[in-house]
Amino acid sequence: MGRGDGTGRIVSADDADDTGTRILHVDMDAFYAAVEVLYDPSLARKPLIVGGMEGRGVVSSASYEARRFGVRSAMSVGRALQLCPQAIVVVPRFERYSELSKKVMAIFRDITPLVEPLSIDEAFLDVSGARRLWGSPGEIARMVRRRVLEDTGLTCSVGVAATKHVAKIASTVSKPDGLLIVSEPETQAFLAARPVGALWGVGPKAVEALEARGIRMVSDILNTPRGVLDRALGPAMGARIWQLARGIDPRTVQTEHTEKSVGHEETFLEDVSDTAMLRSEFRRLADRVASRLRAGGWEARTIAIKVRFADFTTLSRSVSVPEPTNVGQRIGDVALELFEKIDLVQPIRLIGVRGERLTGDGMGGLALWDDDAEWRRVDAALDDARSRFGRGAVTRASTLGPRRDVNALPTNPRPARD
DNA sequence: TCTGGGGTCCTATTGCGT
DNA sequence: TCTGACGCAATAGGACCC
Repeated sequence: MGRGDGTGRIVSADDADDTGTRILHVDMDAFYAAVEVLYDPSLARKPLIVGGMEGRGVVSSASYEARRFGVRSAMSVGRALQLCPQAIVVVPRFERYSELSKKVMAIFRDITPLVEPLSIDEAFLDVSGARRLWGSPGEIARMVRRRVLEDTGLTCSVGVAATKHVAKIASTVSKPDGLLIVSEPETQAFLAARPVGALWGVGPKAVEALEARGIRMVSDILNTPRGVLDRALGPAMGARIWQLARGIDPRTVQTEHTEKSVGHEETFLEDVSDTAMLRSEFRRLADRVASRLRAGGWEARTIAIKVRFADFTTLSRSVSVPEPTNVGQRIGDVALELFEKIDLVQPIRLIGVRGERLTGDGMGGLALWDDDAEWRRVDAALDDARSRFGRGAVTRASTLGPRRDVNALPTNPRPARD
């Protein structure tokens, strides 16, 4: 959900060029707040905050009328009401949002089967195969906005671009109720003019690290050597933003998604020191995790707990169990064993339980055949064989067969000792 | 004014087996 | 026989997203 207040909004002209585009990013405007207005039209055009829990609640969504006062999602409701005392606060009703979300996603799938929901209120659409039926990406984007409004009464913002990343930024910039098309030729200039924090995955910490090196705009990234980015952000992030800043984003729209973990956590209205109560809450959370695992038809191999103390320091503990499980009693037992090992130096404000499907890459070290890692594994295995059977005993050419043979080699070979 | 709940991904550290 | 380097898996924590 967008966090801005709509100032500085940029939208495309009706005849905007959509050369080279194929990806739409559709993002509903102030989704939870807008759904609440559908259910109660008297809330329309008023500062509205959807936020949870007295005392410790945060803003999940705010109408643009509230955002004008500086209210933002993830802000505490108390702070939000200070900024905008006249705001109306309603508690989130997720069944409502989920129902509207299904409706909206159905509209998308009616237009193209290549839909990747990113969250309850946004999705990527690949419309490259839908042109003959519906027109150019720009025309399809206009149709999406029209149909969403007609069928649900909700407005959305759409970014159209050659890649997911640029489409995502474009929809953000066009909010609320906007459309922005960034043609392939315009992409570089569009990106260069944005602050680094506009890049997907660059949050406050990364912005800080980059600004400390004088890198404020995406255009600055273009003039920064890879090594500097790597040192500032780590090799994975460094490589990613180096690419994203250049408009390079080969990710395709993925219609399938498998969850890797399920968890539940809960913040207490007041900090808790009573261990009997904490233990029974762990049991309850473990049961909820287990029932969701069973509903999804899978089992957790790693059980993790989370404990947040009164001062917000947060610990996690996890363990992989020999037999994957989706039994509440078992998950609860493991969670409590982990909890026993934590020193309760302060009252606790939050606890959580999570079940993870797999650890590591989950493939037993099976990398892609053309992956460097696989070649290193093969070479190491050959060295190992040579060290045991003599240098002439094995040659690489004769041992390299189909993939299944490679995988039969030791996966944890002993390196050669020379 | 204190900071939700659902996730994913990345990195550093540590211990183990070879 | 001992040792160090290496790869790997498990673990802990943090950043980020909505």
